[in-house]
Amino acid sequence: MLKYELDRTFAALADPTRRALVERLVQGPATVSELARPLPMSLPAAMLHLKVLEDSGLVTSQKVGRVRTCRIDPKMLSQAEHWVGERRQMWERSLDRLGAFLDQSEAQS
Amino acid sequence: MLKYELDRTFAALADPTRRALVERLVQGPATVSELARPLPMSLPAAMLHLKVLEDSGLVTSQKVGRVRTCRIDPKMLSQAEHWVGERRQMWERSLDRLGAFLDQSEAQS
DNA sequence: TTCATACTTAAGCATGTGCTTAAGTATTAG
DNA sequence: CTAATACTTAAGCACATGCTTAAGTATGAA
Repeated sequence: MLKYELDRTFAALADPTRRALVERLVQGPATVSELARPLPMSLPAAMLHLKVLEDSGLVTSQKVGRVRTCRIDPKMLSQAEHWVGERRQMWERSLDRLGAFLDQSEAQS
Repeated sequence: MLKYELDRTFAALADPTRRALVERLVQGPATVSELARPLPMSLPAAMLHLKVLEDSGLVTSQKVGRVRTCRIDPKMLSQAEHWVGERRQMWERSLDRLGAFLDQSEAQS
């Protein structure tokens, strides 16, 4: 797991427009136009967001004829979830150790 | 769960310096100097990163005397994990539905 | 061949981010 | 009181981000 991959993945998820695109794409594939239509911005702007998502690895796309179809690639979604989940667990374990230490100190006093 | 909270949380996690700070803080609280010392940058720069983490809600701090102690607040960590995990699940369910649909189509042919 | 569709690229601009050094404030040790 | 410590704020600069409009390319329909 390369660190700069997480940079791009979290950065991609930091934008509400891009989270909306992910939200749409987890339901199934969609074309660029379909994805851009509901967004309150120009088509080129929407495509920049899609490019960020593709560069992050969250989304893949392929062009057939003149239509580009986008879909979720779950790998980076899993990696991001994993990174955050692991840190939350580490935090919990530190708390547990602190609790055990305090219990022990109390027992000795 | 307000959306702009996720904006700030994911943006905070998108930077390797800030992830390193989180990595340190999940082991337990630390002062500003302790956190800044290993970083390859000036103290003011490190403090800007800490400010981003605090504004995102990932970290809290309190000053006693002239020393500010920082610690993880796990709430936003959980929320970020939850958002990503839920979307990954939604994607899996879409795949399942597609599989079921294809099985059914095949059975009818 | 002509036209509409579906993207794609380019240019430009406003704002935000990440860092620097320098100077300042507040607290505590001597 | 004096000085060191631990942060804090300010000013400034380079570069990235998020958008715009305009123009361009490639494909498919008529």
